Amino acid sequence: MTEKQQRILEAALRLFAQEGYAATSTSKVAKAAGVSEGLIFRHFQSKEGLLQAILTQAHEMTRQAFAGVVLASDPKETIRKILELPYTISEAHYEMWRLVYALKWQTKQYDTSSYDPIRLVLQHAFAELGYADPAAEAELVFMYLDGAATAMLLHPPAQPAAVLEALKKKYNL
Amino acid sequence: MTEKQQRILEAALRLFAQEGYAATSTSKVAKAAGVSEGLIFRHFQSKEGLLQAILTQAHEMTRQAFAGVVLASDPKETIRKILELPYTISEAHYEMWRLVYALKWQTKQYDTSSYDPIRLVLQHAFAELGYADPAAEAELVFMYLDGAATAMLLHPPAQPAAVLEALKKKYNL
Amino acid sequence: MTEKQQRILEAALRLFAQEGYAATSTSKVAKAAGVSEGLIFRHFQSKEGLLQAILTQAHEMTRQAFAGVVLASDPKETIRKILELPYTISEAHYEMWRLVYALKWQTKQYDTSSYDPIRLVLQHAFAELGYADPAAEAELVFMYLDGAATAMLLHPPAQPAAVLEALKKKYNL
Amino acid sequence: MTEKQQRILEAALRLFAQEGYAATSTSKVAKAAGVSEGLIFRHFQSKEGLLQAILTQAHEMTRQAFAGVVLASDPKETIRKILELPYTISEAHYEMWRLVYALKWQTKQYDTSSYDPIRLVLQHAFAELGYADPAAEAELVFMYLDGAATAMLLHPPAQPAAVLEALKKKYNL
DNA sequence: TATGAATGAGACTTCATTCAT
DNA sequence: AATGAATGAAGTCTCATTCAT
Repeated sequence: MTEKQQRILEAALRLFAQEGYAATSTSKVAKAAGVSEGLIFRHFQSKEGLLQAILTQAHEMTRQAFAGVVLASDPKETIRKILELPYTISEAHYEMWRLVYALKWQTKQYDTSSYDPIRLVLQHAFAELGYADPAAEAELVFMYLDGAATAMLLHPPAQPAAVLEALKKKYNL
Repeated sequence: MTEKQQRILEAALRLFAQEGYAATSTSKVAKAAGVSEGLIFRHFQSKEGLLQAILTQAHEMTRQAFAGVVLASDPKETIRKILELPYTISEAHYEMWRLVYALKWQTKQYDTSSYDPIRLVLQHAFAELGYADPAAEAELVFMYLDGAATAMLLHPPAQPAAVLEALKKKYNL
Repeated sequence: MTEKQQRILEAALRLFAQEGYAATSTSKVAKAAGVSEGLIFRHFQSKEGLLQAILTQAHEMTRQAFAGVVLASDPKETIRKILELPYTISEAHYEMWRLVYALKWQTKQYDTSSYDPIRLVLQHAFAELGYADPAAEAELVFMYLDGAATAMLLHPPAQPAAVLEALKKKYNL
Repeated sequence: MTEKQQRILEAALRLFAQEGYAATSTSKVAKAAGVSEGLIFRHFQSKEGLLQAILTQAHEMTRQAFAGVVLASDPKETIRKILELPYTISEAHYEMWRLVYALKWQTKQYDTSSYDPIRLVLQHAFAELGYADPAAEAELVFMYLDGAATAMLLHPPAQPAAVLEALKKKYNL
């Protein structure tokens, strides 16, 4: 991966995340990256290929974000870690997450399978704690996670911790 | 509003919602609506104007969806009605909501003010019920609402009622 | 067929014939036709579509050029008319024929079926005249036709009639 | 001439002959030859230079093909040898001839002077045999040659010898 | 009101060529 | 000799928009 390849990826990520994939022209990406437009195609074949290269990085990022969760020792810690996930999005990853969240709404790109491991771990934790309907409870948490992440990404000054506290209380954490 | 104007709006809504605003060309809209491309511009001035016309309808739809909530007599009913909101999205409005949700991620279009009345009513209800931090509690519900609506819109077969039940229990509803 | 469509076809024919299909850019065609480049694609979908539109005209031209031959009453007249074919290419059709001949060498476009009727008529005529191997004789004439047409098209000042005379003598015409 | 130079020439010949000079990119040539694109330019300066290198080989090939003819002792043998020329194209030279024939139709490249010696020898032979118009007779043979070669090159399974026989009879060979 | 021809800017992509290594 | 990153111009094609009818 040459330095210019890296610059292209960074510029594309920023622009795709901020203005949308379709609304961002490859010429804008090239200008922002300080390279010739042709270079984008030499390295990534097509605009779509550029997006895929970014999404591959995103997948790796997701994997790492979830890695910490699975290591939790008891169900309560598992749930707590998962609830805190939206608060652990580092600034460096804001744009990546924004892009992933925005792309959900574009029919062709959507694939939720990366979230399956978390879903399973969560159901298991609720089951251990004796919840009546662990699957429903897990789904509920997922909805909160999605809403919380959305809020963090759209209003970057971020969410007050009070919300998280209120939620933890509901699960006696 | 002539019949052709209506047809344009419907086609545009469907395409904007399914493929994205930027990714939908006016020519595609014209073809889908069965009208000439010129007619779009006679009626709506520009592609942006066409979007605004749709968003005006969306605003009215939102207003109506929220109207029922404010009429609730006691705080518990208020909260219950609000929690149930995502389940009341009628099929006829799916695409409109999809479009609104997708546009959130496009910097220029985002305006949350239509949700302010609900936020206030919700905070008031939690205050009446003696919650320690009504604002945080309201924010929490908002996150759930956003996540639930997202789930309904992206996986149309819809959410099981069990999730809603699990949530209601948490608020003793 | 609007006037500009016609102008595009004429300009494209001239340029494709003189400089080659691949070597002619749609921008050159547009400039030569005095229209915007986009118009080419509105009317003909693609550069390839533009070529096909021209080839459809070429096919019609070929059909007409051959129409006169089939009406001949006796075998000798048939053969004479066919031998004279290269000399009947009107100036107005030079470019069309040049294009057709040039495209023969581009793998994808080649289709000889338009010549089949002539081949059959010719074989029949030679058979009637009692030639030992009418098929071979017809093939021979075809080679001459191809060579003669090539000469006419590549050295426009044209071929001396003496060549044709020498040939006619060989068939006692 | 290094091995890679050779590989470039071979790949270029094949592609230029099959797809056309203008339609073949230097990148395609490099890939087909299994070398880097830069190497083409180090060895041949430009795409045009690469073509010229091939045409130089073609010229040598033509010279050799014609060499045998001029050595013929009597006029009849001369004519016979010339008529047989299209049948002597070796498979190894098909692509070279195809390229030469295809380039005839690209205005800039065409130069017939290599055929002049044959033309003269042929006229001389017909004059010796007492033909009324030796020049016209030679031209006629040239047209046949061109048509026959074209047929051989475009329909590789090749021409039946019967055609050649029919022709030889016309010249009492 | 409605059409569809027409445009010019800009989209994505490919090209021949150069250059540092 | 050889590579492959890099470029700028040019390629085909699409876009939003205008206008005569």
